[in-house]
Amino acid sequence: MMRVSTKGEYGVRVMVDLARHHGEGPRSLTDISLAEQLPLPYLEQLVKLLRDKGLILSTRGAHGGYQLSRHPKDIRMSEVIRVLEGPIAPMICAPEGEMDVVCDRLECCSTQYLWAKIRDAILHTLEQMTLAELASVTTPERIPAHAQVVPAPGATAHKLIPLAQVLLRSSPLSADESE
Amino acid sequence: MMRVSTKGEYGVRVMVDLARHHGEGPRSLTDISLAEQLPLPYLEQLVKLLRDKGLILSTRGAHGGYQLSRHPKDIRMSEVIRVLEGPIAPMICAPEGEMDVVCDRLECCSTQYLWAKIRDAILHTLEQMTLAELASVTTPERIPAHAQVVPAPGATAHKLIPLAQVLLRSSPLSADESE
DNA sequence: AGTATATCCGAGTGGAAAAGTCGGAATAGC
DNA sequence: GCTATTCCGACTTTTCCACTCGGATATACT
Repeated sequence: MMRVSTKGEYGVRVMVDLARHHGEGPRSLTDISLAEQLPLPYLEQLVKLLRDKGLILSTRGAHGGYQLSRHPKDIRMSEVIRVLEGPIAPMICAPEGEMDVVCDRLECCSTQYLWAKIRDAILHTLEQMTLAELASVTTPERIPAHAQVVPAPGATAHKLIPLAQVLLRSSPLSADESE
Repeated sequence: MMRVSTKGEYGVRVMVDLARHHGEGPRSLTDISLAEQLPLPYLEQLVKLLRDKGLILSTRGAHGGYQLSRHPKDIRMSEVIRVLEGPIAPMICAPEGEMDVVCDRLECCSTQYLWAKIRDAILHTLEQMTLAELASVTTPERIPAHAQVVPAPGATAHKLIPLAQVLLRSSPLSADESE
């Protein structure tokens, strides 16, 4: 549930990549797509979003590329996600910001309380975290040693991985998923 | 972003409805679909999920229907959402529960930290709230008076509303949505 | 017994959005 | 001029959501 789209995933990864290479001048999408194993033409789309909203700067021509417009410390993850995935609202009933003409059902308003809470929780989390913070995290406590799976070598090496795609439905994870 | 599907929305509304009529014996789907203005055949599907996981009990035959298997106070919203929308994981990289064989990319793990945080935030919110609590909320502080929009009368009266559908894209809400 | 009211179940469908592709134009360094 | 790059719009493909449909089964009431 509540899944973040690949736009969000890839976009964040691009931003983290840029944060790590901050101050080194423009970094090309080709480099990024190689480093992150993501399809370049698709990245072009995402990056446009980030640039249009002023999160990154572009340099055209040879040796061109992208770089963060601000220091990673000054970029909140809420901004990033909002640019990539649109306003943070788990449900139409609980939009970010103003509560406008949205909900014509009174009943809806009861459950609306729930969505609002969820939205606030997400928002708070994203508001707290900066890009710098995220970029600095190398081995978060969440990842136990045994999770360091060694993939079938070569399987992921020479081909661009449609990452989320592949993993999404095969997921043999929580026993919860008996669906 | 992070949108809850109609399964989640409708399902929660059904549960709230049932909570409000708790102790009155079985309540038929026809009644619920009328009260909540939701398509009955679709509800049948959702309700199956809730029943299979033991959240509600069914009584077949005439005067049959559904009722909560436990007191609303003893039903956490996390359970409800999990049943309806699957495990609470904003991203494959951050599944609920164990961190199993999931992520074959090391880079992914940096951003994974973010998804994990978000998941935890959502989870905490849902874990805290009980169905009873949600059902008791009538006019949450979130809803200002001017939000009490009077819809074009009759427009929503005689026809089952494809609610989310209609509202999802027309949303004239946050100025953020200049996309 | 028969009928009306329910749940139950699996399959099927239409449409929309997500995910990614493609071709080419503009720009800048060499 | 050649090459590396951003830039842009349109196009395709796939997937999944939201919902329908037809019928089977079960129970209450008359």
